[in-house]
Amino acid sequence: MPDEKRPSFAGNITADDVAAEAGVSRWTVNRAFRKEASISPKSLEKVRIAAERLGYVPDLRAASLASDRTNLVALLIDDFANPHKLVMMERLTRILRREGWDTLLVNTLGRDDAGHALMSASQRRVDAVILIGIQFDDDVLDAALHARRFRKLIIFARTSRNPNTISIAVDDVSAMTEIANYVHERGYRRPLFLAGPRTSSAHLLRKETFVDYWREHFGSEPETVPVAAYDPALSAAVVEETLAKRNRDDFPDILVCENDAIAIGAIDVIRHKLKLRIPEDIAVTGFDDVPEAESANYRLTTYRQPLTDMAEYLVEVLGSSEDRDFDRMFSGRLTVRESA
Amino acid sequence: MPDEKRPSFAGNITADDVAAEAGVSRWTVNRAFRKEASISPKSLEKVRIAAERLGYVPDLRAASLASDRTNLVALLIDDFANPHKLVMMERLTRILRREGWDTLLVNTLGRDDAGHALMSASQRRVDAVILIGIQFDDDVLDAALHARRFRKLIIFARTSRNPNTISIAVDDVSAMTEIANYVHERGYRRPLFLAGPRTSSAHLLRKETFVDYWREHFGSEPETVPVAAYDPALSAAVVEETLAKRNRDDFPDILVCENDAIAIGAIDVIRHKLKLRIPEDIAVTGFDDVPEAESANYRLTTYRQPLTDMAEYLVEVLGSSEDRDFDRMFSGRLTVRESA
DNA sequence: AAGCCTCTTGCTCGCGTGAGCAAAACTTGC
DNA sequence: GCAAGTTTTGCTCACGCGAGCAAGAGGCTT
Repeated sequence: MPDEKRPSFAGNITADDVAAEAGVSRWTVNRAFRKEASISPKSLEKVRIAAERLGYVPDLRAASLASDRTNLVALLIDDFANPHKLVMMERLTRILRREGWDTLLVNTLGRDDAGHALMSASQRRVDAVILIGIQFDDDVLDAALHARRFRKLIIFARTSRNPNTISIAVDDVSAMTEIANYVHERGYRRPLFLAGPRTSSAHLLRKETFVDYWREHFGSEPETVPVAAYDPALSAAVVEETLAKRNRDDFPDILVCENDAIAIGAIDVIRHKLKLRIPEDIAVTGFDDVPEAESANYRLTTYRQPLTDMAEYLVEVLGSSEDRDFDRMFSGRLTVRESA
Repeated sequence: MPDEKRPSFAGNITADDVAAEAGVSRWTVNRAFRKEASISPKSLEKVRIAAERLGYVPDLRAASLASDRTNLVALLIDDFANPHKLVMMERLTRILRREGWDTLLVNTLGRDDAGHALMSASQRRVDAVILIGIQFDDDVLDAALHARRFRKLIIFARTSRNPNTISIAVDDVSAMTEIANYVHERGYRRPLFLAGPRTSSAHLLRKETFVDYWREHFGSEPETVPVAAYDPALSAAVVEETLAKRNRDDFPDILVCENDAIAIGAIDVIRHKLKLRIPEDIAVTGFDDVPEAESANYRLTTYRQPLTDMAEYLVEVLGSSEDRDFDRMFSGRLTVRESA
């Protein structure tokens, strides 16, 4: 069988094929797909038509090998029980894609898997890693940074003290101060703070801020109870257990929750297990303003993070080649509804 | 400044550097990172140590260029208001990663963006595309398939009639039949079916099945009302509007919902706007068994898809090089709670 | 019409790896 | 200790593209 002309069968059409079809060189073809490249309108059109006919699209693997930029970021996530994660993922992927970035989604299975997750990202030579998970210890981050494996390591929606890390987050201190003031103003006097899991690297300052502020300004020491994960079901169990062992008149008058995931679980239990009313018997506040918070069911007083602004800033950081301190805090908005 | 020994500075350590360090050839180094490769324990150890010291990890872009396998799949999603999406993403990414697949997450912004989303995947030369979104028309799929751009195009959690597509889903007909029988058995006689958005390619047969079955077996024609998206907030608005314009004695006695996202919105409105009890005044059923369905708040009677089995089958399909019909239907389990 | 400038095109070389083969090293049996 | 077999190692070539330079094609001025 004489091999006439190399069949170039589908799935493997290369710039050379298009070049032959269009009557130009391979480099002209590739230039047609790079927007910074200079190319005459005439050859651009020829290439366009030929590429269309053959179904050619440039191979980004090869492009990134040659140019040393992947236009890929890794998004490392765990904590999938938290509905806010869905919102963050939607916002981030939308804005990243609009700016030409693709997203590698890595499910960080557990605390001791974080290293492997970073390794996955590293093998794909991503341009940046974005952490929106919670299970990252300082030693894992340091290991990753030490190996200089990533140009940028961004901690999203969570502040980090690590100097080699870029943190894009809401200002927890001012946010929580605002919440504390609101809670006191509305007449609540026996708050119980429901805190999420402690992480060593990317700490939330919500509990500390609330407790310290309340003690200093309102004279009493608020109770705090930890929940092992940002999971409504878990939060529900913790609240039920905590309140089951005390008298009605020893109940808190408000549950201040580290985020909405915890608040939602708390509301469910208060209403359906304890048969109490919200906010008359026990009030609840959250943090994040997830979509559920607005529903007729929860009507949750919460704090809205400016996710879009944060994501826009993130792509700005990604695009920048400067070497400055990119850390930035945003301020959000207390959103008052009927739960407190 | 005499450049002694090429500093090989971080972020760019290649197999050659490791080879020099370990005193073996470059190919031995690469073999050390491929499990099918044959290599002596002694050199494996030498390479391991050298790689560790230099912080080397293989470059998957180059590997995939040379081997024509990326070990990458694209996950195309839209419909982020549906909480079930979070569950599916968690399950899929977990199982995919366990089997050595990385995931490219593509947010399919809207109906007319599907083509661009597929293009993104194509440029990364993913080994397969998994659709768990809803906005894919037949013509987009045909275009993608015609260009032979993907080895495998998998429609997950949704049946497709397209013969070039692999559909891994629950059997909607038997599931919905079971629900219809359950509903009738429990004495409900005036069901209203809340349907999601219609898509041309990957149809759900839930509405058709329910309506036809009910008509044939129970003699009356159920009402149906469409909701434009799987979004609790939207569903709530539709239910409110639908019921606002009729008398109390003209209400349905049960809302059969195409999925939990719709059911949740319905429950919220029934309870908090209409001030009616569930299930005494109006009952509700869903589909998917999202985590919220189990909460004390919703206690939703719903249908659980065997997501883990489906995901396990998916990776099996991905790994297979046969060219057979991979379509497969799973059966789930009716999960009875207090909402109906 | 010649000279100069600008825009476009083609080309060499390199990015980091894998397939597949040939050479080398090691085993085994007698 | 040697032949034959087996495992391991090194090598050539290819994967598809981009950086950066040199040559070519036009356009403008005088």
